[in-house]
Amino acid sequence: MGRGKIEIKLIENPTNRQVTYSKRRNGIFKKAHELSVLCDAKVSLIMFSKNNKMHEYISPGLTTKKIVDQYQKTLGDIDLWRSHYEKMLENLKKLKDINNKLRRQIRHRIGEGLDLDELSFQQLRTLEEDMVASIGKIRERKFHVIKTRTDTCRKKVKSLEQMNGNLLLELEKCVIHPQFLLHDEGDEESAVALANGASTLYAFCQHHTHLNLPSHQHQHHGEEPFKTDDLRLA
Amino acid sequence: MGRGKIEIKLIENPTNRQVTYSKRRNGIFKKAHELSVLCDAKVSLIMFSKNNKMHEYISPGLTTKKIVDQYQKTLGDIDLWRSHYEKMLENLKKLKDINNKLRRQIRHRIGEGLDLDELSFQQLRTLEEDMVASIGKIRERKFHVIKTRTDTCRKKVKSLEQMNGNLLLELEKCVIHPQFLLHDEGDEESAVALANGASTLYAFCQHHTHLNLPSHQHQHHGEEPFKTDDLRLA
DNA sequence: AACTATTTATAAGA
DNA sequence: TTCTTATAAATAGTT
Repeated sequence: MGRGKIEIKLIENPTNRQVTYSKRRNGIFKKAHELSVLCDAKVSLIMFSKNNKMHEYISPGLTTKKIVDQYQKTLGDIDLWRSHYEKMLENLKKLKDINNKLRRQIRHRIGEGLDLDELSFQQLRTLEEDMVASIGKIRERKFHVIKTRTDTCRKKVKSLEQMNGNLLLELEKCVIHPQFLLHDEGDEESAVALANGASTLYAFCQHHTHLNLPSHQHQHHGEEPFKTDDLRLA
Repeated sequence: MGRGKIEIKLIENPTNRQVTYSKRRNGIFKKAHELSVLCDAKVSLIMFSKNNKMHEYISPGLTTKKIVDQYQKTLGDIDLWRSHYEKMLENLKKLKDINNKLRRQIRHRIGEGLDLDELSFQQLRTLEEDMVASIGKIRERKFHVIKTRTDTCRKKVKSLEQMNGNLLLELEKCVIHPQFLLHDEGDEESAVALANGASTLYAFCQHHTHLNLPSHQHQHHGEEPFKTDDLRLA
């Protein structure tokens, strides 16, 4: 098809060859597409020119991956990607081995019967010693935790005791000078304050804190007096 | 190109479609081959018909693997196999996670400081209890092993003591009838046995073992008596 | 890149 | 399927 018939053999002239490559490449791509459409076929066409320029055609709606996947499946050709795949499998196997070793170690430490059977007397002794040491560390940590918690608790108790002492003093005062309480209640300013919720409580407590008597400080056993801030949070 | 022009759209008639597929498939394969030869191009052409029958063309001297490899390299197209690859990666990640959890569990049981910090008091208590129980099991096994060994040893001692008793009786007999012993040494049969190397040595040693006097047993300081087999290997 | 004489591919029919 | 053949399509060589 052309001005003259040509023999099917390498075109020596590079320019000529390149031109023919271009023309025929378009031709074959067109053919591939027509085939795809006319016959609903899946076509993958990949080509590299002599200068390694790549061109490809894929049927509409497909990817080269899909076609090559299907190709592989059809051929049963595991070989194509086996190398990479097998490296992954090997890696998986190693990890599984490690997992198993770790699990066995744990079962030893848990004292699982069947797993202990595989240990020698000497190994059992070492394991026991290890575990005794480990338990020591765990206990140490446990005591540390409980001690910290206890200390915190004790501080809270102390602070509350002091607060109670102070409140008790205030109460005594009120009993001794009831008019103070009455006056305070009758005060318009105070009435407004009472309507203000939380901040009112704060103000009230501050008043009473300032009225602490020295004689009652003894109930605090030398502890530092609570901060008014703490009271607000109580 | 044909008796009439056709529109490029799916051929509805299956027979017609199949015929066209066949003809055009041959046509495109021929074109692919001509391109390969004329222009020294690498061509991979894979097709699946509507009924999933596969056909492929590869430039002479190439394999589909080679072309797809080059295709991948050229595109740097990680995407082609990413799905499978990523599943593997995911799997690896899961296994690593499990490994880490197991390791942490072990570190807890070993009593490693930083790892214990992440446990609550209650968890520490539970861990301690677990480990106490585990140690119990390990000790049990340890005692079982040592007990078994001791029993075996005791049995051996008993059996050897009995053997010694018997030999002592033999010895007494020999002392009373010394001609019995002399007869044995002067025997021709015994001379042949002496020329037989290892087995001779064995026989020799056995003789002498039998001649142990009770008074010499004390040199063994209560150690388990050697077996005659052991002596051969020494 | 366009042209066009010619070869090649193939649609339809057998 | 395969063959035939009229015709469409592709393209080699030229401009």
